[in-house]
Amino acid sequence: MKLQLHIRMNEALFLRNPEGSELGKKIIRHSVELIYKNGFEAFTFKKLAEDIKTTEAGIYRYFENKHKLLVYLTCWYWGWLEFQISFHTNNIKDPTVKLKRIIKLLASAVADDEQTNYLNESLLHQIIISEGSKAYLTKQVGEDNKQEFFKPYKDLCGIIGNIVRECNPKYKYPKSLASTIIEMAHFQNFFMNNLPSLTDFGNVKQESAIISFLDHLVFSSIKKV
Amino acid sequence: MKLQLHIRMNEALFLRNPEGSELGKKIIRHSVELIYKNGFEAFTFKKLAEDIKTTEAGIYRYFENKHKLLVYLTCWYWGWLEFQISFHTNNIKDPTVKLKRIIKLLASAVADDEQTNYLNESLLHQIIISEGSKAYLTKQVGEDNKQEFFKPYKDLCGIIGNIVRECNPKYKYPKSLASTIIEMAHFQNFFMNNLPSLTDFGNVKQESAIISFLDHLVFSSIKKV
DNA sequence: TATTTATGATAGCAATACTATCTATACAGG
DNA sequence: CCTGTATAGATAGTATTGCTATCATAAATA
Repeated sequence: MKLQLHIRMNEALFLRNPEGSELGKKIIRHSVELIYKNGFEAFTFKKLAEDIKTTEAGIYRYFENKHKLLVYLTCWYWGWLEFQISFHTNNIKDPTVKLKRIIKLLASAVADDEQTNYLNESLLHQIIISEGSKAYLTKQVGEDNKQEFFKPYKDLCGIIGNIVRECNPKYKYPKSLASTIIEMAHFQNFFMNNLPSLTDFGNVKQESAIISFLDHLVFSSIKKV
Repeated sequence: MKLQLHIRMNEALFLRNPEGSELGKKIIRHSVELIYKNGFEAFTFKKLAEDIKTTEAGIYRYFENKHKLLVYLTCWYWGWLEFQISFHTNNIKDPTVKLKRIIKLLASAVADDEQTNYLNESLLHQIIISEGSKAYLTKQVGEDNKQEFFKPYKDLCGIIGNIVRECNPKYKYPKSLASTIIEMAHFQNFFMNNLPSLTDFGNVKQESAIISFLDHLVFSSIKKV
């Protein structure tokens, strides 16, 4: 059975829906590959066009600029992750177990789902680690926020915050703890691989170490006294 | 008495030392103002040149490109902060009190030190919050790291990590906790002001709330059982 | 006084970030 | 079958960015 996951995207992110055509899907797939390979700064619509043998103007019919494309990718990622989380924590009653599972999902490398060839989830995960913050660390964050570009991220943060609250209703910072978990799952990974002396995982370089750190951080915080 | 603080900078960051001339100092001062005002993406050497009534080529004699200038500013900031920390925690014996003081320094808005007119520390602090991560979230992070561009950040992280270890020698993640404190002091501030629903401080919008959150996070983690 | 050094002025060039227009093709509806 | 409409390819053009190079001038220094 081939179960197709579809993530509903904010229409303000694109000019033409990339999911609706072959060219559109190619744009997404290859932009993930190019950004992964060369980084977001070096990524241009010209290079992308050459890569998929279309023209620059062709790309501009889908996305206004590369910032919107990056935001599109991050939104897709958060939506996808929310689904992964709801799938993998389904039927788990204990919020503590749930939270542990979520930390693991957040901090683990992602295997490319061969079934979805819309994009390579594993590369996208790497992009989110290295480039994800650039989606909101801009001067236009306010306007982008008004257009709900960060809704998927906020939704995920809200879900995690609620589970934190279930674990301990008296804990005062569920949302900040949630955003800390999400950001640190990625930043500690980036540091581990690029600036290892900022972490305690430089020698092992294993995600399991990050998971242990986050587990300890989170459960010490929300432990009832 | 006018005590002049001098921060020793990595020479590979510039072509000509900006501290050594009036033009150089103007470059630093005005780049902080412009980046603060328009954001790093919109910041160009051309605009900076117009702002200080020199030529583009004039700026390029000091800095190879705007990335190096951003790294320069972040280095200066971390060096400056290390001094602030050593100054304000001097003579404190209890590592717990020390750590509390450090969290406060990290998460507090900075008053511009009128004495140093090299640059506006208060604006620089805001820049570090919004743009600081872009100094290392690049494809060249490895080469930059080889040239020790992130040494001041690592040093600060090391200092904080050591104090964490003093608080509890058995705690397993002092360095990751240190980088988490530093990053979250800034990210929670950015979120509070720009994406408030990612935090629990949206209503109050006060740094004191971030400090309480970080205090709780850190001291729950390193508490001896 | 000669000479190095810093700056200013100007030019130029390749790449980036778009916008516009025109054509070919497919396919969908009448 | 014809005819609109939507999609994409082809080409051109423009302003800005991100540099590099050259020449002249003024100030500092040897």
